[in-house]
Amino acid sequence: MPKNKKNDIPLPSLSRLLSVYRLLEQLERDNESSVSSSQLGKILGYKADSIRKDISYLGEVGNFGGGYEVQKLKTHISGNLELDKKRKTCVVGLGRLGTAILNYDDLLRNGFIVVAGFDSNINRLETIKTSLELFPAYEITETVRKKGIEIGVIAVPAMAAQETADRLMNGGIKGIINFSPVAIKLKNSVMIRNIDLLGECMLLSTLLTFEENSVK
Amino acid sequence: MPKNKKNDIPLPSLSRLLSVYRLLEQLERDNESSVSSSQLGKILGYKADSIRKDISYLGEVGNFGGGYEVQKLKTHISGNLELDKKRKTCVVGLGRLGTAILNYDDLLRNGFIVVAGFDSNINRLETIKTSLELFPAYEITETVRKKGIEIGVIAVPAMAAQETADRLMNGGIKGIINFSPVAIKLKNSVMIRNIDLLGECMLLSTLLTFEENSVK
DNA sequence: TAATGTGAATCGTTTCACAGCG
DNA sequence: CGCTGTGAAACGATTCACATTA
Repeated sequence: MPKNKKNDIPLPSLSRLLSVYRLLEQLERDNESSVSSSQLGKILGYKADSIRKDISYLGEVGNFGGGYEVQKLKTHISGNLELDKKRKTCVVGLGRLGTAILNYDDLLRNGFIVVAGFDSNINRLETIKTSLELFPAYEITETVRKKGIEIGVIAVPAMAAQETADRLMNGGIKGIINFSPVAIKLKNSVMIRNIDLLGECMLLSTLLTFEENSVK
Repeated sequence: MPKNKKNDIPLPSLSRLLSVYRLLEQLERDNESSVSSSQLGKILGYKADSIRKDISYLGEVGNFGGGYEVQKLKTHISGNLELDKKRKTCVVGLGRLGTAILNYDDLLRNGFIVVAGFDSNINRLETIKTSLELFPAYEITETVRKKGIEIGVIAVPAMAAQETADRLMNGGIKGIINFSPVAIKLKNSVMIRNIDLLGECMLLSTLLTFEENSVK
C-alpha cells in the first residue's frame, strides 16, 4: 500500500480545487488564457493564499509573476485528480427529485454515466419517459453487481433510505450520494456524501436567528 | 450589540446539534425516554465526546450517570436555537428540482412556509398544479418585498443563478439556498448555503480514486 | 515588479482525560 | 459506578510573511 501523497490533501482543499477546475472550464469557454490566484479567489469567494496552497498540493504549475495558464492549470488539476475517470452511476427513487437527477446533463459531461434508475413503484417505472433502463427496487443488488455500478444516488423517502443503501452495498457499490435526511450505516469501505436540504435550511435559519439576536 | 454566547458555537457543532435534534424527534416518536451521548453518536456517526461538547454549548441539561431525557434535550435544543421560528420561503425555478422542493413536506413541518414559486417560463406556471401562489420571475423582487419572504431557494440553471440571487437580494431576502453549481456574489449581510450535486459527485469520485490508487 | 510557492505562525475544532455528580 | 461536562492537549486547516523567480 504505497503512501499516495495526494491522499494528504485536506478535504476542504480538494473541494476548492474542484470548484477551481469548474471555473477554469468556464474561463476556457470565455477564451481567457491566464488567471491569477487572486482572481480565482475573488470569483469563488476564497482567499488567494488558500487557492495557491491548494494548487501547490498538486505540484508547481504557475508562472512566477504571471499567474496560471488556464488550459495548463485545468489539465494539471484534471490529471492529478484523474477527473477524466468514468463512473457508472444509478439513481434510486424516481420521484421528482430522482427524475431531476436522471436528467441532469452536467453529470454525464463530467464522467458520471447514469446507467440505471430504480423505483419501488412498478407502475411509476412505466410512466417515466427516458432512454435509460429502469428497474424495480428489488433488483438493485443484482443490477448493481451485473453492471458494475460504482456510485448510487439515494433519492427515496427517509423510511426507505437504509434499506436502499443496504441493497446498493450488497451489490458492491463503492460510493453513495444520499439525499435522504437520515444517517446511513455503512459497510466497510463504502464512501458517502450527504446532501441534506432540510438540514441546510435549518442551519441557515439558525444562523439568521443568531444574526438577528446579536443585532438587537 | 450584546455578544451572544451562542454565536460562538462552531459551525460543525451547530450542524451536528441539528442532526441530534432531528434524531430526538425520531426517538420521541419511538417512545424512547432517555438516551446517552454514546448512543446518539453511534447512530449519527460521531464521537460521543463531540456530541457532549456540542450539547454543552447550550448549557447543562443531562443527568450525570443517566444520559439525557429525550424530551427535555429536544426542548433544550429547540429553545436555545429557536427552532420554532417560522420563515417565509420561496422557490425560484420550477423545473423538476424546484417542484420537488415545493412539495417537500418536511420543510413545512420544520417552520419553512413556502409562500411563493417563481419561474421565467410563464407557460410553465400554468401547468403546475399546486395550491401555492406562482409568479413570473420578473416579479421576484416585488413579491419578496411585499410578502416579507426571508429565505429563497435557487433552483434555476447556472446561467440564471446570479440574476436570480440579485432579484432576491433586491427584495430584501435574508438567506439563500443555492442549488446551482456557481458561486453567488452576495450583498452585505445575506447568508448562503450551497447545495452542489455535481460538486459532491466529483468529490466522491475523487475520494474513490485516491482509495483505489492507495490500495493498488 | 508581480505573482507563485511554502515553511512558520495562528486559529479553530476535535479529542483526551478526568473531575463532578446522581 | 456510569455518564455528563469541561479545561487542556492534540490535531488539522488557514493565514501570514517572505524568499523565489520570470
